[in-house]
Amino acid sequence: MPDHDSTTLLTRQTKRRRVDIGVKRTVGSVIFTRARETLFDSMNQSHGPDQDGDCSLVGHGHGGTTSDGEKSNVLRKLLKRANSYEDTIMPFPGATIISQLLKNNIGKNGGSDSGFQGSGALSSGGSEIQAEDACSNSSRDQDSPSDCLSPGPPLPPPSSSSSFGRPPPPSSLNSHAPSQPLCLSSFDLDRLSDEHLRAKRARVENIIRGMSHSPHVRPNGSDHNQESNRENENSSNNSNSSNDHRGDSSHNTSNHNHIRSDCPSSLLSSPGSRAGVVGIGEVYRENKRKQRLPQQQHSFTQLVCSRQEQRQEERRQLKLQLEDMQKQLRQLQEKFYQIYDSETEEEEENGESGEVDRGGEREEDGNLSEDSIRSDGLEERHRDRGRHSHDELSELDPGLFLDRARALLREQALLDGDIEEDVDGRDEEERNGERVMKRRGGAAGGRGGGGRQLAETLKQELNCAVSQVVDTVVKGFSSPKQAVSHHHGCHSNTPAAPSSSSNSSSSCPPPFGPLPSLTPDSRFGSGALALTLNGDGSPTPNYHSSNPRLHCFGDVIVPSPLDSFGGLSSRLSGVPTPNDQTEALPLVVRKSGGGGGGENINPSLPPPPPPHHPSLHPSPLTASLGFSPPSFRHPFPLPLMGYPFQSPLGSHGGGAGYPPGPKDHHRSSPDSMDMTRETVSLRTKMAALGGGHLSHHHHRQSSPSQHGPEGLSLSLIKSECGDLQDIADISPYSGSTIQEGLSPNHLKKAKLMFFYTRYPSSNMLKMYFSDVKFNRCITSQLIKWFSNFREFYYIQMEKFARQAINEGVTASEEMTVGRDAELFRALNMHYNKANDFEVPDRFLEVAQVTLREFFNAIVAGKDADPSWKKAIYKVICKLDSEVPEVFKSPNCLQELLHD
DNA sequence: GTCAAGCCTG
DNA sequence: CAGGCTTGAC
Repeated sequence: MPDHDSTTLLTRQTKRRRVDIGVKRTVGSVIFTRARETLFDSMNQSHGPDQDGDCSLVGHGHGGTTSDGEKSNVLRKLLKRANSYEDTIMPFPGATIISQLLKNNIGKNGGSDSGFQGSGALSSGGSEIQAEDACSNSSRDQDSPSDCLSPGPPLPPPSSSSSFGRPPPPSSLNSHAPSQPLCLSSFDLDRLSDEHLRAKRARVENIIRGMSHSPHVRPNGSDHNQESNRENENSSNNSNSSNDHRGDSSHNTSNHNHIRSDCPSSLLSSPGSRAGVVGIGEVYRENKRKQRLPQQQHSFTQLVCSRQEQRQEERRQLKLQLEDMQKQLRQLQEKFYQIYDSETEEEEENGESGEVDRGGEREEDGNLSEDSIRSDGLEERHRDRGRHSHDELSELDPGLFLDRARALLREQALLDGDIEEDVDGRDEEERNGERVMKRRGGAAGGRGGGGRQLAETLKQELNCAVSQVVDTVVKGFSSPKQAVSHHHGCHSNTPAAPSSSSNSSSSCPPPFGPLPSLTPDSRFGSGALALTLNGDGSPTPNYHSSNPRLHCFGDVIVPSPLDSFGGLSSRLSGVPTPNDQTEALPLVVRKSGGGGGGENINPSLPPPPPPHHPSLHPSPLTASLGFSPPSFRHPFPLPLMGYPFQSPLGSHGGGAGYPPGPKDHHRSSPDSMDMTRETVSLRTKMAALGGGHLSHHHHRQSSPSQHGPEGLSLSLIKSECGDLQDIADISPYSGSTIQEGLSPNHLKKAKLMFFYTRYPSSNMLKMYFSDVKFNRCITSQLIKWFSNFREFYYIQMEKFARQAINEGVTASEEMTVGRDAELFRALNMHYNKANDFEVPDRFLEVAQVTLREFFNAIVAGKDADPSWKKAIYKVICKLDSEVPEVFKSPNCLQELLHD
């Protein structure tokens, strides 16, 4: 860990510096990568020592805004009960789940858990990050920066100067918790150190502000991570470096140690502890400290470095703390279940058996929760309530458990009637009905509980039925292996197939003997998860809410339902044309009139040939085009597949009526090399954006191994940066003929098109690359291609013009460009390497004009002007001619090259 | 602020 | 050929 820490620290500092100078792109991506990693780590509940801060941060970062808000409310209630931390939390509405949970647990259990000695470190980590977020970034939109600007003020009750996680010494802190020495002390220590740290943080922040007034010190939110960590260290360092108080701190720390050694065995022992008892002396010390600390500002880097070891220590404690907390939670959960089971035993059995299946499927959502647990079937009802899977810790809160248990019981009573009606209302699946009847006769072997059992059974059946319907619909769109995306939780809960559901129902009632045997984690973790999952497969508002961040970050491109629907609906309401203009038309130099160069200003050139076709109607070929094999096509992005209503498009099944051209077959070998580069760049971007979740991106398009290099496209990545609209734009009805990426053949085609047009408009590109799903990135890439073509073209022109001048040519008229000209050969080599395309004469003419323009300009000495070429560009851009209709065909290469 | 062109670089 | 960057138009 030490190494990792130091390195990350260094990198963080480096990044910070870079951020400060405004180089934010790389920084952003890198930081994001890290943040994302931590996100998944935290989701997986791995308590690596170095993740504590990150976990908190991540939680705050994404879920923090919305979901945490809700939870905070709930938590606040709990806290009120505990009558302890309310004031602490209030200033930071987005308090991290972990820290709150810790506090809650401690408060609820009376701080009986001795394993929480380290909680001070943990919670301080969380709240510190909160404080950091709230304070450090003035440019960020935080509620009340004032809270943080002033070094000490908003800090709730004065706190002791406990320095969490610091090595031993003797103690003086446990004075406030005599009866519950250890646990309460730890609790208080937690809180106190939290506040203390916050005070320090505020001071540090204040100083930072004073030092650098740069408002954009932290250009992007991802920076929180480093920032908070860094400052965390700084604050810690400050406290440490204050020698005057070392005595106090050491006392406190020793107390910590003492607690740790004694407590662990007392899990769940004493329930009634209250927080907030702070000795006056400690208050005094704290205040004293506050006054002095601001003077200790040193170089941050020094502080950071010197603080490494203590951080490690803290982390160790954090880890221990977390483990203990887990233990405690398990016990609480078991307790809860004992209570709950006694009341709802029968339902429990039924519900759980149903959940087992779901749990199994849920396990596919690796990133949602490592625990696939069963949860009471009734919890499905809670899924609409904005619960979030990766915040499952909050679900583990004992208070919540109890509350929810009551709620469940209440709802249970209602369920009996409701479900009956629901089932009756649905005649969609007769098999289900049969099964239900069976179940009624068999499993629900009658008595008062039988009603509930029946209700559960019915509910499960209903779920199965709906799931089946959804699946059948979805399967129509999804390629077999892509049908299920592991990333978004949508699919998870719906049984993949009737068979599975029937299995589940058949095995429903019995499987799980009551709970105690199960680890609470498994029971409740899934409960939390289940809340995010949609039992009946229908979209719910909180469908993706479990990870709001997914909306913007590349690793998981999960458009929110609204996004998806918006895009989809707009598409559906629009004209189903692959050429749909989904974006603003780029400014393009040429062909403003859509005509082909009638306004040729160069007298030496004949007007370009008239267009062979009206440029603006969709090509009839668009429906049957494409460069890539059918399997490559995907009607719409996977995230959309979870939604049943997308079925209208039915069965493209793999692109029937979409015969891959001969070119497609042999393309994979020769041209695949060309794509290597693109692939590489794509991967680079992906790595930067999404860390280790490359595969999911590929899923969206297709797996490269399966479909060849064409499946990869830079544009894909680019679009992932937040162009959800583009994702949504992938039209379901497009007949599976549109691909998202540009292939080597597209490049080849573009080169050939350059013989006709040097300045194609984006409209034109869309027309002629109708087999490509155009989005901003694709358009940019195509434009860039032509830009590069032009670049080469003009370079050659200038080169040959100068060469001619050097050779003594005096008049531009002496220069001609024929097919045997060196200039032409160079150009042809570049744009038509295989020379399998007959370059139009018009191009020769244009090349000749260009060459002469350059020649004249150079001779006239215009090249002294840095922008002397622009005049030439202006001339040349008017010489574009219409691109033959054949180029509109996706298979034009075959037609052109094999003629 | 966005977009595209153009230039430079790798 | 693509990425970064600047510039200019809108």
